[in-house]
Amino acid sequence: MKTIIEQLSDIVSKGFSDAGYDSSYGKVGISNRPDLCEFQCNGAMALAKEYHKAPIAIAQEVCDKLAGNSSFSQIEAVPPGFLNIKVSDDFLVSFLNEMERSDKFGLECGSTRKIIVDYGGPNVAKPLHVGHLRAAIIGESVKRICRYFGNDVIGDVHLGDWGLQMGLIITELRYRKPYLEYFNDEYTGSYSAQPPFTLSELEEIYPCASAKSKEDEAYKEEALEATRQLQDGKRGYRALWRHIMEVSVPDLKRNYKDLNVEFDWWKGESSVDDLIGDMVDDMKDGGYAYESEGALVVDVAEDSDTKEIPPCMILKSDGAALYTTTDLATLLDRKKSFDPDQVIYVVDKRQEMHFIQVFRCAKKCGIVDKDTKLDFLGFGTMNGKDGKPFKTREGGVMRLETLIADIRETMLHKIMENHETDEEEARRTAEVVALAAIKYGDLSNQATKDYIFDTDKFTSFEGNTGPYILYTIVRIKSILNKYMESAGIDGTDPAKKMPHVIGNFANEYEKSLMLDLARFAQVMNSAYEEITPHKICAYIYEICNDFNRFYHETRILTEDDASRKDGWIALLLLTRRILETCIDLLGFSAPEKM
RNA sequence: GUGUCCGUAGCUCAGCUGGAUAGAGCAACGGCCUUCUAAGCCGUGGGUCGGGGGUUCGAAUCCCUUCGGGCACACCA
Repeated sequence: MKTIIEQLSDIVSKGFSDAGYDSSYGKVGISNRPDLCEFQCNGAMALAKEYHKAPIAIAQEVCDKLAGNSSFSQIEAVPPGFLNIKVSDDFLVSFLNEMERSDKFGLECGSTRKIIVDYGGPNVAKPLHVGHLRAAIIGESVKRICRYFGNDVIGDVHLGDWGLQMGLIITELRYRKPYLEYFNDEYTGSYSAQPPFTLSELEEIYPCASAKSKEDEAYKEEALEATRQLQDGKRGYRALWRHIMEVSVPDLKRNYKDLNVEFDWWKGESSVDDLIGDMVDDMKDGGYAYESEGALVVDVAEDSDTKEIPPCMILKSDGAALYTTTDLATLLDRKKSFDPDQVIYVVDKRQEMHFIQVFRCAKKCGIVDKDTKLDFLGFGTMNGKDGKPFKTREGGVMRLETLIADIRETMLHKIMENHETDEEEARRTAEVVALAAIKYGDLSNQATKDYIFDTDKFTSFEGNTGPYILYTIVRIKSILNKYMESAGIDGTDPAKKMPHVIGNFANEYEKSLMLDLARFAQVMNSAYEEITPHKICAYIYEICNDFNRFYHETRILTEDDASRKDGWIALLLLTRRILETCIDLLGFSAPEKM
């Protein structure tokens, strides 16, 4: 079905053409003066110059043509040339009832494009830290939004498992345990099935090696050489690499599961290793790649550039691959295995230059089709309350696990303080609410901007927070449960037995809520087209505010007029479904009680 | 240095494809619970939208300039 804005625009556009004007000026928008009207059209002012007429005169002519239209309860021309509109009961209520009956609330979502969302990007052998939080949260939401619109969507974690960090680990391990068969070039037997290290050892080895390489040039050289040899296929190193993966990947999966983040593909840089050789040859044969200062590069500068874009490096001067190489090969792999229409990269915005180079190079060399959309969704830094990158009290990098555990603990305390509940149940509730607190706190900000991660604010039940949203949903559920109890409706297939026809509104509070709900498709379209989950947050926050106002003014369960009461129950059901749909798109859920 | 993003209430943020009186939340203050979760609702105070110019009937929004800040500028990812 058409969105409410489209339907109103159609009507007003006809008013413009009936009055002898170009109908394209009849575009209606949400009012920015809710005290005056619900919708407005500013077309008359834009037309004034063209027709050499006062805008108010044009607005009045259109208004006269539209007067009496049953969709409006009010339409008036207001100086300097606004058309102010309020919709009628019948229009709004029938719109909502059609939404209620329609799949996905009438959202037109027949899109069937193939999309890959590349998010996550964790390095193996390294615990997830807060720097990985945004990619996971935003990417998961983007994936779900794309999928909601009917697209065939793949979420790919794209592990960092092939770069220098692997060489560093191997090098450090060789210093610590030189006797291992992996380091013996003469060794031809099979390698142990057991990894020669534990997860916590591994997590300690990497930062140690990384620190050493920054101080010790020779050490770094060794690590670079080890990286190259690994990529070259050295048996012992490949075996070690598999061990690193065995130990590390299950832990990453566990961490992402705690965030309710699920990847369809667990591919990584290493997955495309065997594509690199041919790809590089093709780039050379095609005349795209050439040698510069010992490295193999492809020019990607364009005339319209406002600054110099350096060439895209394909191979380092030592012949090793680097992240550009694996990113390009990954695009090749994706084309072969899935042939996506669009790839969305949810990555720290500091990597923008890298992706500009990769995208241009991929198009230039025919690694992807010309019409494949390559989108870079760069997100900002997560800062602490001091406005600087988020750190632990000690100034170190905070592990994601620690952050989640802290928030869960905070939520548990708050829940236990406010209600006497069984601790086990409270703990489960706290997990659900904590996730909402973290995700909503992140997603309610524009992804592209830096934001301040304020634990106190995000875990608060007041204001524009995840817990407030959940609280509102729980309130609705509570009323619906009580209604079912009193009406003797049991839990099996309640949807069929509950009233689902929304009646005319009784007051302005109710109408505000209805107008919010009616905007659903409008909001979804813009969140999808602009890739902006924060618009969904703003939307549900408004719904919650308006619902709570309505709730405060209305005694639902004690209403004597049965048809009115049923209408309200239907309205609550729709509100709940929309809110739950939205939070699912954001990547979290609501508990039954809190 | 070049490029790029940002600067909106004490704080955290919306609004930015030009429209009417720039919105929320937090913090501060004052009300509302015999009645569906008060983790709520209602109200009060708080702004030269960094500064300056321009385009326009109309600018927080578009253009230029200036100040302040973040980030990026080929062999780490």
